Amino acid sequence: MGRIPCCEKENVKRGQWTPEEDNKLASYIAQHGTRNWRLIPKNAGLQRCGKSCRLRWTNYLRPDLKHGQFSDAEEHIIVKFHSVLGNRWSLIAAQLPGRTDNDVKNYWNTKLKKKLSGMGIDPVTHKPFSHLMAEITTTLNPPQVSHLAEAALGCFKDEMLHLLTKKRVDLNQINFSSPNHNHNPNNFNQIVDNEAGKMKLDNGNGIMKLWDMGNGFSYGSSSSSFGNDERNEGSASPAVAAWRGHGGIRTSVAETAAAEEEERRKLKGEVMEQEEIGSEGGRGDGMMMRRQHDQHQQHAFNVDNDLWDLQADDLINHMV
DNA sequence: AACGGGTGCAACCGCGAATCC
DNA sequence: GGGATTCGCGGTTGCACCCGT
Repeated sequence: MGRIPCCEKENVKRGQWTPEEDNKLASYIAQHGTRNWRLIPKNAGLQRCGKSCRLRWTNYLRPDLKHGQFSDAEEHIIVKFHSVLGNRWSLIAAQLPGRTDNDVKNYWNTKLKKKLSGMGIDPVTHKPFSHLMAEITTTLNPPQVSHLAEAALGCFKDEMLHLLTKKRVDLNQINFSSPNHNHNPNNFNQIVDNEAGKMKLDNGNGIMKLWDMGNGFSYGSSSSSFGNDERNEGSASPAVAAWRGHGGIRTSVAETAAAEEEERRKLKGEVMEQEEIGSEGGRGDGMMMRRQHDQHQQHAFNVDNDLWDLQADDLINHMV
């Protein structure tokens, strides 16, 4: 027995909603609420299936929705929570008043994923690519590692060339095809440190913060904006800087991974606990969110590049 | 002006969970 | 308890718009 379709496919309109349809749906829901989506289109005089009506309402028509651009703060929260929760868009969206899971998902897929990749950070694991390379070397045979390392270095080569050109480093001194460089991913760290002008983006503690390359949290914002290299003249390419800041400075990759894993477990536990407790607050107050966010913003991507140091207070909405 | 590729967003699809009866 | 129905979620698709050529 196959799955029963949510509605008859015939006599059901699909595609873009017209303003008239929006009006009909919105006014019907204002009067009768959202109980029984299957009956809503029929009663509201719409040639749509219930599911389509539900999506239109939840993703677009709901009066509490925000429709503008994502702010830096919202972007920050998405990255933070995605690093812990993965693609659980509804949970992430619950932390952003007025945003839907669809909004968050679209924003991640069209913008944030690329941003992180551009920073040399794997958007799936939130680890630097160099970090992943190091992990790979511990699990693969040397010939496999060799091929992978070569491929990865190819990917980074453009970024490196750009960086080195800016700092007027003699490119001839770097042989990307040298076995000394491309067979050990840790050497990529070394290449950057040794050849790229020793650009330690120091925050005063000797360690650069991933998100602190400007005034406060700033990747993607007007103050730093990686992706616009013109605004980063005189410093390391943000991609490399972020990548180095995130993982390259730790003395041991394994140590970093262990610490991150521990933090990740901690936060995940907190989040899951809240999910179990259930929703009490619904969508939170925007001002409150902003205030709490500001309090923690400086810690969210911390000195030691701990992406996972979310505190329980960061959860402005209990997970439903 | 026409075309093509890239991008962003709305909408759809299918599955599993939750709820109803 | 179990089948039917509804709902929610994440992945994917389609399309309008923009921009460079």
